Amino acid sequence: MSAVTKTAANSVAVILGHDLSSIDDGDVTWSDAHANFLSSLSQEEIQDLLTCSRLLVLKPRDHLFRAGDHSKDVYIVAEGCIRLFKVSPTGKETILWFNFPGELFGMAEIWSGSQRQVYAIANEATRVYSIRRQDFIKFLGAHPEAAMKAIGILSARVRALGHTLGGLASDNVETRIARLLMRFAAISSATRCSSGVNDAELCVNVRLRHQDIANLIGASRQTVTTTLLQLRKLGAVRMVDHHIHIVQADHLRCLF
Amino acid sequence: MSAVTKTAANSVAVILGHDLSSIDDGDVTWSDAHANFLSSLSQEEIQDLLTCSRLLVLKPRDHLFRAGDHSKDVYIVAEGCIRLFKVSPTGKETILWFNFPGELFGMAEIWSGSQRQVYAIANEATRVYSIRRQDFIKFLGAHPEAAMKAIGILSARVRALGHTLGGLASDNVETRIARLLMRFAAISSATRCSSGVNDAELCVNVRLRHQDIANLIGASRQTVTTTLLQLRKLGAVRMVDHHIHIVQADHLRCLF
DNA sequence: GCATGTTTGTCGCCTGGATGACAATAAACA
DNA sequence: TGTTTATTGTCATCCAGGCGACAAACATGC
Repeated sequence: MSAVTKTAANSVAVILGHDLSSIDDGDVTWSDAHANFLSSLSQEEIQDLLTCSRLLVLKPRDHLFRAGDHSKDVYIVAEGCIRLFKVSPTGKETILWFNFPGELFGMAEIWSGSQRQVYAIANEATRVYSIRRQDFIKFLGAHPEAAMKAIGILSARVRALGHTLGGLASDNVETRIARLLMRFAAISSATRCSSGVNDAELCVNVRLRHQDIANLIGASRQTVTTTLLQLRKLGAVRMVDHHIHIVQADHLRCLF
Repeated sequence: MSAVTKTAANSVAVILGHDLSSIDDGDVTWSDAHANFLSSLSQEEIQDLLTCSRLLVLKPRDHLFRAGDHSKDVYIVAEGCIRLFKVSPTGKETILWFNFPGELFGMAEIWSGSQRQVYAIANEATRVYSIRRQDFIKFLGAHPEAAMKAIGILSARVRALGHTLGGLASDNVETRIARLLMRFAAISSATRCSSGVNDAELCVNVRLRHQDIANLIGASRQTVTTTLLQLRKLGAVRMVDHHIHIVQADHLRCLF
């Protein structure tokens, strides 16, 4: 891993805990699927937690860990974005989710002490706080409130994964894309789109290549390209810079 | 809900905490995906937890809760089996998992205070301990060890769901069935098959209709029937009573 | 014992979407 | 500025698996 390491004790101020306003996608509130761990903690808790952390600086495409690794840390994104994905024996990549600033991840593996099941790589220039398993467990023990929040995070993830699973099993590609876009629009709604043209439209403020979307919804790149093009022709979405804007949220929603 | 309610304070003895021996399915230990919460607790913890629980008695197909409900309890299976599933707008059912004795479930929804996202119904005659949200949170606060275990359970579930998701996105039906059977063989390995014919073969000691398998792996019933038949012709599996025995685990594993 | 409901086994048809192959851009780099 | 490498757009081909429709085999209740 080509990450630079610094101590992070005093860089609490760096964290931009973006509170997520929730967007209802019909029957499910998605915001909590990416519940922001760090910003839900008190100042003291943050201080306590980050004091024993190291700050890792990652360039785009740097690996944080790979499936099979025995790394026993949990991570919190300080800045940037981490992609978590699986790779099938045939090399097909399935993205489980993206982690944005303030989000806690890597928790799932540290309990069983087993190997990591997924890959984590920086989707862009990214900085993450790395906290050793032991320190994290100690922290949770000392801060029951925080432990409850960790449970909440995991719960949200269970719900989100369940939802994705249901969608993958029953919906067609168009619907899955629609759901995905609404979901990302919800979680990136806090970071206002710089080219804030129309306030009525939702901004999917993440750089997603068609291949990423394909890996996220379990489809082929070509199908994503085609489907997205249809959606654009219909005027449901449009491209701004290199990200997607949802022009007619209703149109997407009615695909659900 | 047609469940009978009794107080459960003194029925601790009923619980058969079956310790699961782990079966390695190649690179993943599956047993922890159904980690047994109750049997991982100490006697005092069990006592504390169940004292504030109610025992619900369910007949096969009784609903414990439905998507949209506001029930705010967590549950622990005492006996029998609870099926957790989603239903798509088109009526397609996707089974997330089965809960066996000792397992804790229903945790995911109680934090956000939102509606239940899934359906929970008794797969057979089943008894579950029902614990109110407040009591459960209080319990976790008072027993940090137990809170850690709850985190472990959720972590395992996140891993399992991620695995399923990856499989659904990349594997064909045959492979998904193979994976599923190995997984169920692992979790039901504790309850020895009564008709314990051959010790070399693994027993999937759960009553699964083809429709169930289909809903579990996101396929159609017909395809499951056909695929299972192939597997039988090949001698990889066979039917005993009404459940499946894995004759050649290697054969299934090499489909992964 | 009969009737009704459930689960399994089998077909043929049909389509959503995977796959491979390229051309056309757009971005990165030297 | 020219060269290389990502990314997007398009098409023709092919097939795994969904779907409807039955028949046979079990169950279950009356």
